[in-house]
Amino acid sequence: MVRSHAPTPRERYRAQVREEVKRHAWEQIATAGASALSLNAIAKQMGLSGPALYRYFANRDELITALIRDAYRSLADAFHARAKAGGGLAGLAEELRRWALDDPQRYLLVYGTPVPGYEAPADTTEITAEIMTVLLDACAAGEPGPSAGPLDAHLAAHRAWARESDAAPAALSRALTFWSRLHGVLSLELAGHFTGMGFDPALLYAAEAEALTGS
Amino acid sequence: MVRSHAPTPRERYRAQVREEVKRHAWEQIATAGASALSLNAIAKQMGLSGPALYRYFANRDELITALIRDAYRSLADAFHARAKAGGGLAGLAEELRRWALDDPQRYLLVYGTPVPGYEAPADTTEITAEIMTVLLDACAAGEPGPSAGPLDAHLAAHRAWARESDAAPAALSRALTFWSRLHGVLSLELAGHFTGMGFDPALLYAAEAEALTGS
DNA sequence: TGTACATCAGTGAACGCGCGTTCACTGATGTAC
DNA sequence: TGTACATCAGTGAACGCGCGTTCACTGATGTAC
Repeated sequence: MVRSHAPTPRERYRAQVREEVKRHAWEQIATAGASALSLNAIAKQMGLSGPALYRYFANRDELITALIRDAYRSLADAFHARAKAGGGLAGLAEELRRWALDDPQRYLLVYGTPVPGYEAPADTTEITAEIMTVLLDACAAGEPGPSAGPLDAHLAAHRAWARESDAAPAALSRALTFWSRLHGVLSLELAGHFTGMGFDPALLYAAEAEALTGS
Repeated sequence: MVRSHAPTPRERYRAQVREEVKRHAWEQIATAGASALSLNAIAKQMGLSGPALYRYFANRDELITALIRDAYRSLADAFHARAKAGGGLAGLAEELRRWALDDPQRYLLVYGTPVPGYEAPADTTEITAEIMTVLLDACAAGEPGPSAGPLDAHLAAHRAWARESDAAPAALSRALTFWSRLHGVLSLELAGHFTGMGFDPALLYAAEAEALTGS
C-alpha cells in the first residue's frame, strides 16, 4: 500500500500489461483449468510473441503465484467489506458463495485440488490468516456457547492458526466447521458433482448456512 | 460378473497387463497429479515402448475412465461391505475416511477438481447411484425425523437422484448433508489446506460425523 | 505328434504439436546535459 | 530546445523436451488339421 514515489509512465505501463496478462490467464483457466495455463498461449492471445511475457513474469510459477495471491486478496477484501457492513456469520456465508460463483475457477484454484508441482509461497499464508481472522471475529461475536467435545478440547491446545485471536475454543471449532461445511457444498457444486441430480445446490448451501448461524 | 466362457491364457495375460498399466498409472497420479498422466511415461516405467499400450487402452481417456470406474467401484464395494457388517451411518463415515486416506489421489481423482477436458462416461453414473443407495438406506434406517425447512420441501419434489428409493425427505437431506460435510473436511485435508494449522483433522472429521449420526 | 496357418503382442520410426525458456538483436521511449 | 545516451519493450530464431497417436513391421504364441 505504501508507495515510495509516484509511478513513472513506464511503471504504469508495466502494471497495465501485467494486469492484462493476468486477465487472459484467468480466461484460459476458466476454459481449460489451471494445469493447462500456458505462457505462450497467453502471449498469442495478446498479439505478442512468447518471450515478451518474460519481461513481466520471471516464469510460469510466478504468474500462478500472482493469480493465487490476487484471488486470496479478493476474498479477504470481500470478507472485510461484508464484516464492516454487518451481517455477521450469515453475511460471510452469503459473501463466500457469491464470491465462489462469481468466478468458479478462481475458487477452485485456491481451494480445489492443488496445482501439481506448484508450491505456494509463504507470502499467501498472510492473506489466508487475514481471512481466518475475519471469520473468527464473526464466530466469537455470537454467544460463547458451551465448550464441549474432544474437538474443542483439542483446539484449545492447538490454536496456533488463530494467531493472536482470543476466541473461545467453541468459536474456533465453529470457524473450522463453517469453513469445511460451506466448502463441502461449494466444491461439490463447482466440480459438477451435483449436475444431473436435479436438485438446487443453493438450498443445500442455505440449509448449511442456517444450521451454522442459527438464524 | 457373468463370464460367457473361461478366460483363455491370452485373455488372462491381457487382463494382467491392463492391471499393471493401471497400477503404474496410480503411482504416477500419486506423484504428479491426474492431469500429468502420460501413456509414454507409463510404458517406459514398464519397460515397454509407448505404442505398446495401445494394445490395451484405445487412448489416454479410456485409461482415465478405467481408473475412475475402478475408484468408484472400490468405494461402492467398501460401502456395501460396511453396510452389511452393520454400523449404520457412523460406520459409513468411518469407512469413507479410511477409503480416502488409503489413497488420497484416488479420492481427489473422483471427488476433486475434475480433470480438464475429460468427460465422464455415463457408465460411472450407475456406480455413483449405487453408492448413494447404500448411503440413503443408512440415512432412512434411523428415526424418520420431522421434515422441515425449505430444503426438505425442495427435495421431496426433486428426488430423481434417489432413484427408486422411498426414503423420506429428511433422509434425503441427511444423505446430502452427510456427503457434503464429510467431503468438506476430507477435501480440505487431502488438498493440504490444514497443513501448518497445527490441529488434527481427524478430530474435526469425527466431530462432523458425530453431529450427523447423533451417536 | 507334427506341420501350416492365423492371431496378436510389441517394436522403431515417424508425424505434428505445444511447451518453457535463452539469447542476441532492433527500435522505441525516456533522461541528462 | 536540441542532442547524446541509457533504458527497456518486444522480436525471431533456436534449444530440448515430452506428449498422443499412426503405421508398417517382426517374432512369438496359440489353433486346426
